[in-house]
Amino acid sequence: MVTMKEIAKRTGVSISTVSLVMNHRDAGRVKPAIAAHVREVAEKLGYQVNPMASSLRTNRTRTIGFISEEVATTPYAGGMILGAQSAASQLGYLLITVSTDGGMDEGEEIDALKRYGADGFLYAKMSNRITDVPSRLKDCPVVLVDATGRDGTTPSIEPDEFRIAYDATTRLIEAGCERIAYIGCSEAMLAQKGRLAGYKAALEADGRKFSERLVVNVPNNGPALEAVSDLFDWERPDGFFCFNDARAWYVYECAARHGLTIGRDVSVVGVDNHRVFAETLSPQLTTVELPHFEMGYWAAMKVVSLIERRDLDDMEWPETTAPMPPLDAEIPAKIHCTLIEKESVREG
Amino acid sequence: MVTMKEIAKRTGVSISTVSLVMNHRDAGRVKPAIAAHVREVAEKLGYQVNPMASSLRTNRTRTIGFISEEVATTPYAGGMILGAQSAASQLGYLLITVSTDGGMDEGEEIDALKRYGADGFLYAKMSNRITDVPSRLKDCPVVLVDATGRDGTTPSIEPDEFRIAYDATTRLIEAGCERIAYIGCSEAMLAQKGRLAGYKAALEADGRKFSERLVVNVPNNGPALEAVSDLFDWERPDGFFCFNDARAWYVYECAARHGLTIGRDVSVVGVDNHRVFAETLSPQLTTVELPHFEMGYWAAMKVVSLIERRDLDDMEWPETTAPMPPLDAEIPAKIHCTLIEKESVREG
DNA sequence: ATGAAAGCGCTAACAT
DNA sequence: ATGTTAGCGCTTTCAT
Repeated sequence: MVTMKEIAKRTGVSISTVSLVMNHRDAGRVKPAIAAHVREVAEKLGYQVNPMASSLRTNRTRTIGFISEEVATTPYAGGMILGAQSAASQLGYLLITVSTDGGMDEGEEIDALKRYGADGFLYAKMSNRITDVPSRLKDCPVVLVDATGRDGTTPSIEPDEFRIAYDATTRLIEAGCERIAYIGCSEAMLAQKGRLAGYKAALEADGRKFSERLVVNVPNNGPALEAVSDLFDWERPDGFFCFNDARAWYVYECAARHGLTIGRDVSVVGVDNHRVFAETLSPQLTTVELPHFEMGYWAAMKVVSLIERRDLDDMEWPETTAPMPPLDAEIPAKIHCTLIEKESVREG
Repeated sequence: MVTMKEIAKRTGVSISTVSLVMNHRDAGRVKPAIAAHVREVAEKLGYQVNPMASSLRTNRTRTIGFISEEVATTPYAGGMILGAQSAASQLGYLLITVSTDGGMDEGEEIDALKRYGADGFLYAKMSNRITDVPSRLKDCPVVLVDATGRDGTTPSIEPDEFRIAYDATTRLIEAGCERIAYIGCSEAMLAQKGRLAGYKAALEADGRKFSERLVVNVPNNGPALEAVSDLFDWERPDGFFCFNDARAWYVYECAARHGLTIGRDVSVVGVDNHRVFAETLSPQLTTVELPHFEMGYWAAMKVVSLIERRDLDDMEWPETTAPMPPLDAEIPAKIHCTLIEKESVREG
């Protein structure tokens, strides 16, 4: 391992000078010629800082903890993690992900992260929910991802659920649908609340009246097919806004059973939570793709701004954000998803 | 932060003694009474080792790097990561996951991991493939997950693809299916090769003859629905073994269009890669669930055995492996998946 | 059985 | 503008 000592010896300067140069704190303090020489030798020798040694002194590790309890149980954590890791990597940080599902103890995992000296934390949910920040994280830099802090005290990033539904429903209206149904989620979530409201608002903005009978809220894992099938039989909707693509699947199955074709007889807009379905559900499905990558990315930038006490706007946002790798399949029509960035709120 | 110094002061012993005790190296070297006292005080003060400080001395970080290029693009990375993290956590290690998809540079990410001093690495694929170990990892402890090393030099864990297909096909035979189709994968993968062979072998073991016309290999993202639909029209199979559940979906869709009911008119066995589908596809789908959690778990144990030069069998395998969180939905019938553990092979 | 002391690689306050 | 020095918290040899 190449150390500063080594470089100091080779260049005939002191370790402090090398340290100054390697940390880009040499402007006006080290003669440019010397600095250049040091850099050159360091480069040649393939010098790499030893993060343990510097963090031992500075109490800073350039490490961010990413905590989520749903890494294994949902397929969309990957995008968030990748986004957060991209940003972290750009900024010279390392993202350390811990999932606390499947019997892992959240507190213990957070402790491990703290022991390893994480400078800040990302606390992620996989669907927008009112969320308490774990008490152990109380006095650390924390940013919530796809979640809303209960007391508005913690910065967060989350999809604009209302607009998702408003835009999706409007799209169905514009497509000429007469009877637009909402296949929602029976579990209590912020997302469900906002989306139902957006669905309603879009209908009303078009002068239609909202009907309970066109709304079916089904549980995440349950006998939903039947409920959707009943909706087909009794209400004969010609447009569907679906809470997620798992629910869009029910519409597909029922349509097939009723001899109806998606894109001709009925139109479907779904929120693409699972992504996987985009590979299989035929291209007629219009989706609102939740920008998990972007949420992760923003959150990581934000937490670094907190850690380094810099203004988010002053930070060097790389010009090219690594995009989510595109699917090979033809991508169905998409509706843009707006994000809500809560930078730092003082009170609820 | 509570340090050993602090504990030494409080207990009136030297730092070295505290170190000995805290590292459980006190047997026969420190008077039991003193050791107990030290432990007690440490406990009371909430002492936590400072991993930076110890790794600065020892060059060991108790950290494992998990590298995969498909964390964001596939939904099954989560299980592996959770498994690996569980084992790591049990053994007092921290798992650091880096995904190298979406524009991340694998080499750079590995360098970051090495800079942070990872003691060993897990290199994971999301579908069993012949894999080269990145050159930067050549002289580190590495274990492959759901992958096979090209030169048989690297330990690995992978599903027994042949048996998966053999067992699945046998199940369909036992269910009374007369014409069993295989909906495979047109991309070149070890998994595909093994599964096709297993399908064939099971048919032949039952005295049937294999027919090319009952095999449809479709690409991962492509116009597969048509090919499966043609199969329905021309061959009228009554049993389907599907490479993964995305492919099982095509069978569902075609069955619905043909007015056939799964579980009555046709039987389906799929390999549950995406898991998500288990929530939606009705319970008639029999699945072979790939034990991603277990693969991650074993791989982490193995890499620690390599790091610590201990025998895998001597290691303290915790009695209760944290299981994959069960789905709420009724779980469809399952076929057990056998894993192949390659401990350390000398030559190909 | 216990302690003193050196040093891992680096940073930062203080000298020069 | 550059060097000297004192640690950060821990492990480990070597004395005692």
